[in-house]
Amino acid sequence: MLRLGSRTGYDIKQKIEISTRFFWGASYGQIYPELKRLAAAGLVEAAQDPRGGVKRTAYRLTPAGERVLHEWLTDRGHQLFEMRDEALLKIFFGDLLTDEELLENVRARREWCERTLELFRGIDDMAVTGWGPRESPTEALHYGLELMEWMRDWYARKERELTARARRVRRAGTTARRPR
Amino acid sequence: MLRLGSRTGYDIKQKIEISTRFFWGASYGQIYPELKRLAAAGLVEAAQDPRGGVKRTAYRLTPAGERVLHEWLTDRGHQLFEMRDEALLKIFFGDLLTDEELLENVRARREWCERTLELFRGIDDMAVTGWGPRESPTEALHYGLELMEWMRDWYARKERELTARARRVRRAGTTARRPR
DNA sequence: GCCACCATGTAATCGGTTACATGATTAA
DNA sequence: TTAATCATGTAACCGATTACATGGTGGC
Repeated sequence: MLRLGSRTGYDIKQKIEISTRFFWGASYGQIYPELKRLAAAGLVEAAQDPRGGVKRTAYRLTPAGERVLHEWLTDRGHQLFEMRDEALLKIFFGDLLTDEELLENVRARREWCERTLELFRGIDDMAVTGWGPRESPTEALHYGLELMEWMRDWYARKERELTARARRVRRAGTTARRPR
Repeated sequence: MLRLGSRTGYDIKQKIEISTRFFWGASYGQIYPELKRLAAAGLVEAAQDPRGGVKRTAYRLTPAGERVLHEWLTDRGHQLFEMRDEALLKIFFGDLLTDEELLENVRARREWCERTLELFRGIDDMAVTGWGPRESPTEALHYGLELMEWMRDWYARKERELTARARRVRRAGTTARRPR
């Protein structure tokens, strides 16, 4: 983020929120100590840059920092990939619920996707400036947007399948299925 | 997992690996202590169930455990959702790479998706038994499978875009773009 | 005899969040 | 005046992984 124009810890945090947050977030409790560690390691340089009476610490990469960044960027060794999706977990233990309860979970999740999409579109609409000549970080948001659309569609399909099943069950004159 | 037929900590771990692992994993270092905590809280019951000379502890839900499980399953309050995708992060800092380096990253990621898909399909092909009358946990795997297909397609599209750009650049007689 | 698998566990560590505290600046 | 935003920081905590240790069973 420093390399793309961010200067302060606060600044970095804002940039994360409008770009990578969806697949790589960070909190102040992580950012500030990390900046200090990087400075101690000689990968970034701190400079006092007060704004009026506000003390402000501006960071930038050192040549060593640039080098390490580029090494990381081109390292194709093992790369971390993980997800935690609690709502999905609940849906996959759907056997333990009635059809009605399960459908309600699926619907709630689809609506969450819808709301998250609105949020992302809102971020996308405010013209994001200060990113430098190219636009890759905006693409990060688009990845999130498109992935969220995929998720919404997946849940919408499930919803249709479940309502179709409910209709079949009703037609057959049986009561709604109960968990085993 | 206990509710779906798993009995030992080891058993739970295997089940996770072939079902929810993609969006909710767990290690032994988490499972065994957690089973003890649940037992202390009265939510599960432990019974010694030795297999020959091997000591083995089989767990099952208590009525209180069933209750708490159902409460969790139907609770539509805040539900955790997070991702960490290192490779994607590198691609979104692609501005700092040459077109060749970036393309290589995208290609490597697409191939990783391809390999992961093969892995998932392998798991899917072995008939998974011991899941009880319904099949929701298998659907977990299918969600992972379909999501991974979406990711593969996304990277494949990026790959095409980048190669098309490289061709245009070559036709225009300029050299490959360098990072700013 | 050996390897793969079944089975259980823990200590050290780590990456990260939450909650809290402080205070200046700017726009309504 | 007040609220929002800019700005920095830390202590307590937590969920989780990694690495290690141990040992039995079953099939080749």
